[in-house]
Amino acid sequence: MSSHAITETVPVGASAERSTRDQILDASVVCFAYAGYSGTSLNDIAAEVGIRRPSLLHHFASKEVLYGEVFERLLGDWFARLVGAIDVPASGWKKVEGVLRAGFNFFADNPNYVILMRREAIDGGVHLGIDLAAVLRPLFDEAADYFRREMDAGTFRQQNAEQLLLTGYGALLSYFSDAPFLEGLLDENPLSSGALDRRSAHIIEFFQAALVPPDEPA
Amino acid sequence: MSSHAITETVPVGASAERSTRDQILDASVVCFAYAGYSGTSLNDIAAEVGIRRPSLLHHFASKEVLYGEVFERLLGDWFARLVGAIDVPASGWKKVEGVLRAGFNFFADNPNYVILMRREAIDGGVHLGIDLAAVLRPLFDEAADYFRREMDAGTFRQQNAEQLLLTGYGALLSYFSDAPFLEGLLDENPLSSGALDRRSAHIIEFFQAALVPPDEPA
DNA sequence: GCTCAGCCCTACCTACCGGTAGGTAGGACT
DNA sequence: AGTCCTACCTACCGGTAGGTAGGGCTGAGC
Repeated sequence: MSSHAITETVPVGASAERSTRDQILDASVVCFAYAGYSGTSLNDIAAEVGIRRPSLLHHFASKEVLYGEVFERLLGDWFARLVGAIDVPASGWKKVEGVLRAGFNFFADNPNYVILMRREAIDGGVHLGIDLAAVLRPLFDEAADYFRREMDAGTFRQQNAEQLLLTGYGALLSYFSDAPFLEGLLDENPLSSGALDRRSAHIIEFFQAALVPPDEPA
Repeated sequence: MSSHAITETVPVGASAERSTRDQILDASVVCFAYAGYSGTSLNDIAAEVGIRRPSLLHHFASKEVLYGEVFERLLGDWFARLVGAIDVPASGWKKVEGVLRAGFNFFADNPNYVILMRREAIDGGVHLGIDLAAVLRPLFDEAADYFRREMDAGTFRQQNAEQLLLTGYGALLSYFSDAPFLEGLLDENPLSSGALDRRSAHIIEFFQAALVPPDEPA
């Protein structure tokens, strides 16, 4: 209990401190995001929590199980946020803007999640039992259909809907996943509130310029 | 000398096969891209070449040195291609399109390079002696200046130049770095020639829509 | 022939990996 | 008191990591 390296602001509601299990999950997100699956040892995580590796394995059967649980928890949060933004009664550009903002804000709140997701996408999901693409597929198809409908209605410019989604995916996530690198290009912390505001404004402006026809004022 | 990318068909003129050193470098690109720095063992690379690990270490002093050399070689190739596209006598959208196409084609030819670069950007360059962002910085600033000049001249729509570059960076690279994942979304190999044509066309079309003002026909 | 450098090998080292075995402290419930 | 159970510990397992020592083979130059 001597070395509290990373103590986030603990919710001071019911219990004074989080359960060991939750502390492990929190530390795991940080470690896996920072060094990847194979670059993170269970000792690293245990040390962050302040326990020994066997004690960690008392809470999670194996490294793989722990990783899966970390990922599942974050994926669930993200899904909920996304679906919440999709289900608002809006249409046309306003809806796209809402979803873009929701995604952006979630990523800004959970930059480690973006890094985790990216690593997993690059690795093709080998560390995960689940098929990440298959999980996201329904949302992807739904979004593509939405774009196509708006394009056919003339609300959006005609473009390849799937490609459009991939472009948005890349533009949105790369900013967060590559933040350590981008800091060297921008001369400021990309996750500072000022930089985030600038990024958010650009994303919205850029996609509006690409999507909304010139004659249609948003 | 070393400017050859991965050539399967060995030139039968001077030497019957590539030097062991070059074979090691080639195998390293594949392995490091596939499994990352810490996920790749020197045994993996040596096995790919068909030698033992100590023999590999005869050619490269350490894993770190090997990795650095792999990266430096690819970075040099990419830089040359990029600068070549920048230095053509063109302006306005035509120049941007040329650079976009050059980047796209290089990435399509060297998908493993994109993955390597992505991994390094996520890791913040910890495995590299060099500062990746510092190396790319001059090109980044030059490009931003170019955009600003075109915007002021009215050739491009007014936007944040640096943010624009980041968006392009993300949209371009993510398609290649996350190809294993995207295959599950697209139901086809993202690196097949058909898929590449479709992606290339979209990238060009999309950025043109976002950059070129409605009244200016390219 | 001989030497000698270059290349590759086997054998070995230490450090660390994920995971297990077995034991202990202490709270709760009977 | 006796019995569970949770949570943690130390000690250890087999396996693998990166790296080193040193010997053998080969081919070019003499």
